[in-house]
Amino acid sequence: MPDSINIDSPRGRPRSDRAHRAILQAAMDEMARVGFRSLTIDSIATRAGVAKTTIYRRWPHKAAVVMDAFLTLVGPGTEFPQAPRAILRIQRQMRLQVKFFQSPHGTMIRELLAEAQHDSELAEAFRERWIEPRRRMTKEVLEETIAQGELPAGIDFELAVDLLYAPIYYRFQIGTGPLDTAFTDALLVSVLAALRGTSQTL
Amino acid sequence: MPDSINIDSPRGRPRSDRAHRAILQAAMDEMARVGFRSLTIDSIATRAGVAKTTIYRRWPHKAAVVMDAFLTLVGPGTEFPQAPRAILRIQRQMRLQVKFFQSPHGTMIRELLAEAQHDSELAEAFRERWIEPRRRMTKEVLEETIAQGELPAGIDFELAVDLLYAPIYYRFQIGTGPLDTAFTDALLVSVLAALRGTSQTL
Amino acid sequence: MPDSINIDSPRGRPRSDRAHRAILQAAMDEMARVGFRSLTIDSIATRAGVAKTTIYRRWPHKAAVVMDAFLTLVGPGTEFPQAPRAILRIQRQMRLQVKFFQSPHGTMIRELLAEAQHDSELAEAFRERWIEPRRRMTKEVLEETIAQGELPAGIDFELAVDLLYAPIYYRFQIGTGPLDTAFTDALLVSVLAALRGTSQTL
Amino acid sequence: MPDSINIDSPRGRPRSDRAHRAILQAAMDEMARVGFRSLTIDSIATRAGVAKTTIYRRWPHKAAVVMDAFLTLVGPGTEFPQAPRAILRIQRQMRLQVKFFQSPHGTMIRELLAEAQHDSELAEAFRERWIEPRRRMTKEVLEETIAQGELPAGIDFELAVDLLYAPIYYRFQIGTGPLDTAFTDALLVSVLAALRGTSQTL
DNA sequence: GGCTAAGCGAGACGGTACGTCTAGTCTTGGG
DNA sequence: CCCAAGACTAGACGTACCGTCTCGCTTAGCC
Repeated sequence: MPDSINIDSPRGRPRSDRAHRAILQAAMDEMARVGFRSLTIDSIATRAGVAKTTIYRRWPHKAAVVMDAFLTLVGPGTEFPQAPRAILRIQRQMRLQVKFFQSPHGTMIRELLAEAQHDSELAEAFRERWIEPRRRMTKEVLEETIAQGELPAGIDFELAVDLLYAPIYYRFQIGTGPLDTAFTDALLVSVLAALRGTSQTL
Repeated sequence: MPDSINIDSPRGRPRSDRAHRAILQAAMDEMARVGFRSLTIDSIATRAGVAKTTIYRRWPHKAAVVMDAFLTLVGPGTEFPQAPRAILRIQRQMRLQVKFFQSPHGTMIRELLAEAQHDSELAEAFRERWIEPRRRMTKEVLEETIAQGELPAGIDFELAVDLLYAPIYYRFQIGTGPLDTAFTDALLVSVLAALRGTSQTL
Repeated sequence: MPDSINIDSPRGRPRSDRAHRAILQAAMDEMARVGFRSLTIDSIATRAGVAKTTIYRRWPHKAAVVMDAFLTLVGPGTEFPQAPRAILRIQRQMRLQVKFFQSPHGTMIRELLAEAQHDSELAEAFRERWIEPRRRMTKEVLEETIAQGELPAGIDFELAVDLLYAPIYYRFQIGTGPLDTAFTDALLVSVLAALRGTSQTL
Repeated sequence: MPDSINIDSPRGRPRSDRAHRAILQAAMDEMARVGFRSLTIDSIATRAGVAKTTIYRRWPHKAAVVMDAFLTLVGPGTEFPQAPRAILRIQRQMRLQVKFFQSPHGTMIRELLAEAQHDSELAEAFRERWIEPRRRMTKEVLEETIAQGELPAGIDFELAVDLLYAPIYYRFQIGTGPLDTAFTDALLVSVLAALRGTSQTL
């Protein structure tokens, strides 16, 4: 007689891993094919060879499935490039980011970020699984930069990352100006100047 | 039979200005009451005491009405505050911006910006009627700042405005950190440092 | 300026008669094709070339549409046959009834009567539009029979009609014995005997 | 190796009698609580503390369970009442029948009979286990009546029983008139007259 | 005592129809 | 040509149940 019900072996038929993966893949495929707005749960279900109920058993609504699909299948795939100097790693990463935004995945990011504006759970997922990992990597490279003597110690990392990436998201979403290498390079130069500037009052 | 149709007096019953205004006001009210997502064209029509046809005769779809309502009724209302030094005007404007984002109007901005991600006409309207006027004002104050000798001539205005406002929109939308006076003040100090920094290569 | 809103000319687009008829016909066709149980509102809508909402605007649910379709399209069509003597008219009508029950329409009657057991509105519709008209005709012929001197005056018409038709419905639904001409003829003879019998106590 | 599999001791774990009874009881309870239409197999399973599989191992579908539950738990319980004269036994039984139809069990009968219209196996079960036992009893009492000299020998038993009970089912299901003691008494008198009437032609 | 077979509770699965909702269009009668 | 009203087509939504399947476990008879 066990002290308690074994938490590791839940009762009933276990959820199908095959179905789970098929759903995520189908969601991504449909996203690529017709875009977030025109995508339906039915089409995901059909493509995945799965019943709608199986989807609704795992995710509360369409946006959640698609967000999860994107974050699971695309999320892990952006490595920080290697380079001799840490600063160059940042430069290359910013360029990569721009390239990514202009690929089909960029459209998905745009739509998912938009969707997250209406749904705090989605927003949290996006932040925790997409934004934060990239911010952490950036901070590590910034520390590397400090270690290489190219930036002073004691900088505000959060602000630094905001300054580096916020303008990219801003142009990406609002389109006030071109989003290209010239822009990110100029941006990087400015931010380095900002970070090297001695603390001041207004 | 006239040579040409008189372009100044089109035939038929003229469009009702009363209806037009009622629709925009009703759109804003519904937006405030239930948010963009849960708002229906029917509810706007009912509240405005107007037929749906009358709405669709003027705007192509729901998002356009609401965007127009917001931009017409709220858009013009953000003046650049006055202050003895131009830099302080920027500081105060940044603080105001944050306050605005945290008001109910902030939620609308968030939702409309999200909506604009799917619709380029909406995006353009938002950019031209919300973003650009504010950017222009900012550039004017930056010129004032240069005139007052607090910034060097020859700065990249576009980049400068991006650096000042992009991080605010970024935190507003993604929520990676607090969006408060401390943040905007630190941001301003950094951006000034960036703009004063001598041009460099990496 | 009218005293009141004209009740005869309701505002808005009038309901389409064409759609109405198409729906009823489609309901009957589907009923014949797949039976009541397997019939779906979607299939009716598709066959009628109509949106589902148009159906639900007029009837609360599937059973109501189908009942209405049957009663409208089939209901009026059972005349009492002519014959030299009134009794023979009854005999022929009973035979016709049996024939009708064994036709495809019989299946529909069976299913609709079954459905009416769960829904009092359906039950009322069936009673008022199917059962009662036939009962009234039967009573008229019974009066004719009395006039012809083949039945005594003063019989209980309700009971008479029950005795004539209840056993037919009973065998039709429960199947305790054959439902044929021999049965209805024997039934008629018995009922006539019952009606001619002098009033008794037990 | 046995010549044949021992039919008396099947292999494997025997079916649980406890589960069987719990299912039937739960089916009846749910039937009483929410009616046939709103009843679900899941609710029966939950109430019986049994898995759905255990139900489907024994009955092919929902209707079969419920029908079996009713026929097992309620079926046997209608005895023919005793009385000094056989005719009075019939009279009392008819009155009892009416009372039963007006009890909660009446609703069940109505729903099961309706259900049986779509399913011949159900219909057969209903006929064999509910209708026929009562018809047999009635025929026995009719024979008793003949033995007591109150009815002539040679009557058509099938027709007699139809005449006695069909009108009750008819009013019960269709509701063309009141279903009360006055009705059943008048009905009985008429049927006796019919059975005593000399054989005639039209 | 181990083996085989079937039953058991639990709950996920594929499937299907439901009735609702909203978008955007169309059709009335009446300015 | 505009307007209010409201019906129209279209199609996704999320829910509800069905009857089946898949787990791990139990309970029996048989070798």
